[in-house]
Amino acid sequence: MSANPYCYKYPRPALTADCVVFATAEDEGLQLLLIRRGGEPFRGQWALPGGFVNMDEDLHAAALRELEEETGFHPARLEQIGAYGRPDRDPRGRVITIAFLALVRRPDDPVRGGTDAEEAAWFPADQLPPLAFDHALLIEDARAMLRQRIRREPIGLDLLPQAFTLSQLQSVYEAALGAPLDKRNFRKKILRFDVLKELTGRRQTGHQRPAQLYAFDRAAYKRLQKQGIDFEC
Amino acid sequence: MSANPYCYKYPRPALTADCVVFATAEDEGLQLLLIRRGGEPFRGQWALPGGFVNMDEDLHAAALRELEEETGFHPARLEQIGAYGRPDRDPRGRVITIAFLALVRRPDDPVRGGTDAEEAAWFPADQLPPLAFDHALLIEDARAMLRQRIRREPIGLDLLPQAFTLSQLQSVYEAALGAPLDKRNFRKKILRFDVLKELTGRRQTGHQRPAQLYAFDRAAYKRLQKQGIDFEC
DNA sequence: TCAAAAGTGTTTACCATACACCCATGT
DNA sequence: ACATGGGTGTATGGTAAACACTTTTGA
Repeated sequence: MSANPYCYKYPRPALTADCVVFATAEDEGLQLLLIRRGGEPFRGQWALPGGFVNMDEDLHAAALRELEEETGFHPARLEQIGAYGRPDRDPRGRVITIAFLALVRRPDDPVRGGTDAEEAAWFPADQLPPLAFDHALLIEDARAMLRQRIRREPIGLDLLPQAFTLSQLQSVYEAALGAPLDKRNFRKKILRFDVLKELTGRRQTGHQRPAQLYAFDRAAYKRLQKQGIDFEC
Repeated sequence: MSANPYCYKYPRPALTADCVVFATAEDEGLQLLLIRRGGEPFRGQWALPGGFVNMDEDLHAAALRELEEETGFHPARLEQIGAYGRPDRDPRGRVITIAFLALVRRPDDPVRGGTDAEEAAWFPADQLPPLAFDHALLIEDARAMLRQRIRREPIGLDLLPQAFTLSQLQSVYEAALGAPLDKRNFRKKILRFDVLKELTGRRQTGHQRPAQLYAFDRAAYKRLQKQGIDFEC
């Protein structure tokens, strides 16, 4: 920077990237990944995973790196929500954060903490603890974005394993939208797009009738998009 | 900042706010406001109006201020599009910009330049000159956002005077969506919401049959929203 | 009388919605 | 046998889309 003849002389804010990471759990609805802060300010409080962007690092890359460092997760999807920059949002001074929406499959084993994070844990998205900074606001916006996006793009699949049942998929939609859906109508709508292919294997979910497994057919989805048909579910 | 015990020591990027300002013109489709840069880098090239965010200034406020300084415009609407931060997007070094979508009524008199802007001018959104930085990308995203938003919220009205004809409103939608619409269907759909009220005066658009003028009924729209009915046009 | 835009209804096809019962399995 | 979730079809109402002519004015 200092070698560059055009280097700006203006005062500069600090820049962070934060991730709003959602997953779903069977019968427990939408889950949110939080970390307990290991440093000041807000030490010991719950907050979104995230941290400072390096000077030669893309915003997405920074969000991914921080998430990996603090929680070990690699999201299937990471989309920008927006920039949050109220002058008083950080007690240390001017800090702008770029928020990202991340969707992951929730693993069975508990999450571990990492750099700058004493602890990481999943919370039901409707029962969150008090949060550091303006993170409650970022989460609200992330949920709104998820609600909108899941109806127009097949991003719900990022929350499931490669092979899944229609009931699981329906649960994901119900968790994301926060409303129950009609089983028959849901199946009709989603199958009409022809982007799910039946897997010949079946599977036992325990002690009920085994359910048909499906996988997402990415090629078929691309074909739909090219035809300009918009997936709306 | 420096008085604050928690002040960050990380290297910091510079922070700017840029505005993608759209208007519509009769029979000319969607128009975009650009300025010709008065300083390096990209001196003399066309670019979005915008500039540095002050350290105690909200992002929206910064965008508004810069727009006012460079072009004299006060948009009816200013919404954040997102943050753009590729490390190589500015030859001077690391500069993050927050992009905003602004909608204005295009005045009859030509626009003036201002601080840091030799010149300001309207361009048809489909025939833009070469642009500085990654501004072509911001504009593409802004158009996508406009297309989506105009179908769910009555923001098209921000592009029109208080009293307008249904034909004018239809032109706005056609310009924003980039597609022709059926006149009868458009009128039916938009009038069904009961958010436009007829003004008793009429008006002569020149030398054809005079058209009915309408005004937006903000109270009626608020009522709709409370009922949870979503405006979709 | 002509040009130019304003204004107006009906038909059709599709899709969202609502709704209830039988099936396959494990215990 | 029964409990549990898996799986299926139909009827109805509403709305998006397609479509063409008459009206009013100024020139």
